[in-house]
Amino acid sequence: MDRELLLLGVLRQQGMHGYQVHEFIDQYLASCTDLKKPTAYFLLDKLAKAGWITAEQVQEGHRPPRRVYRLTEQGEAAYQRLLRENLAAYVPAYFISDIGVAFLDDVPGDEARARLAQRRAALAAELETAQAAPVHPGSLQWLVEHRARHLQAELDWLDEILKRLAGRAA
Amino acid sequence: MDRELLLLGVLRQQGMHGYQVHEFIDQYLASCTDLKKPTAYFLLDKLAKAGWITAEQVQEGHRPPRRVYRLTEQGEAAYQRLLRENLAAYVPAYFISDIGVAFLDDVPGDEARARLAQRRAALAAELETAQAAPVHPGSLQWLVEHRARHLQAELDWLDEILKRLAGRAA
DNA sequence: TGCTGATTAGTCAATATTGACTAAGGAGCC
DNA sequence: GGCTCCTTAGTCAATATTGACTAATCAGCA
Repeated sequence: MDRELLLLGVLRQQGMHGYQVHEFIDQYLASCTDLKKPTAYFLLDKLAKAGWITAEQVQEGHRPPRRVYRLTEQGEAAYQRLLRENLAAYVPAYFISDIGVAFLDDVPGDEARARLAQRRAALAAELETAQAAPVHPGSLQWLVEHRARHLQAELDWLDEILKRLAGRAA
Repeated sequence: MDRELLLLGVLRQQGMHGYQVHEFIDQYLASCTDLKKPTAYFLLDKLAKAGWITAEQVQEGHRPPRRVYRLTEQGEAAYQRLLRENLAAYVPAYFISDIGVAFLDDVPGDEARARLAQRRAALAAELETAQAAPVHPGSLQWLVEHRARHLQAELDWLDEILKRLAGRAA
């Protein structure tokens, strides 16, 4: 239900059409989710069917009509409930993209170090862009900090592994 | 391709049937992914269709036959390639389940603190079980450490937020 | 032996996700 | 105007994921 909470929270601040919702999340909440455009539309449809948001058709020129979504009263209630549930519960995140480390022994030490060094560089670059990115005012910025902390933890871990690999090769 | 790499890496060490693969990952790689049983079977089918693994039908009693999967030569080549790609690339992880923090302002300070305290407790419990869990020898244990670091980062961040909320309410 | 509940093994229909597409509008330029 | 390229806006078929199910075997025990 986290995606649903996200969309409700965004639409609650301001009515938006699908593309706008996607853009907003892509800009300010990229650390939380990589919500693809078709998924955004899919979820908006779902929320509309659940009666949590309504769509107002807006015709402009020869385009297909845009639907501007807004929370309904039930949507507001659902938002309040989901938000509270979310704050109270811890749900683990997964790190499948680090799986290669489980199989490090299958790569010669030199090559392993070289490849991990590449990874480290990409990660460090990500950390820098994350810290340079534009920040939306309010508690949204706490999420940016959140991301930075995780990236830093990942960086420290990588360094530790590189150190161990160096020790092992000697 | 990370899931595929994971399955190849597991099957490479030892031929297994679907249920066994799922069990193994569930036990030793729970920090990397929550691979559901049907997804495991789906991926095994896909790998078999790609010619990366072969299925040996094994009949036992009146059960439906179990298929024991093993890497083919192409599977071994794919494994080597995917592993190297994986080590060199950094792919960001997302934290959608922390989205509630973006909307903290919508909950009265007292309640927010109470709910987040619940979350903190769950997280701390998770960290403890993670550190007490059985460890598979070899570089797999580095992933356990990885998880611990991220959990710790999350814990520190939560504490920081709780502190700020306390300051704000005063 | 017969019963009950847990474990092993796998499937399937419903739901969710995504890459690749269409198509209008606008900006820059000749 | 006519051309090209970029941005905005949305759709759709193919692919992936999951909750809920079936069904055999096994373990304990009266």
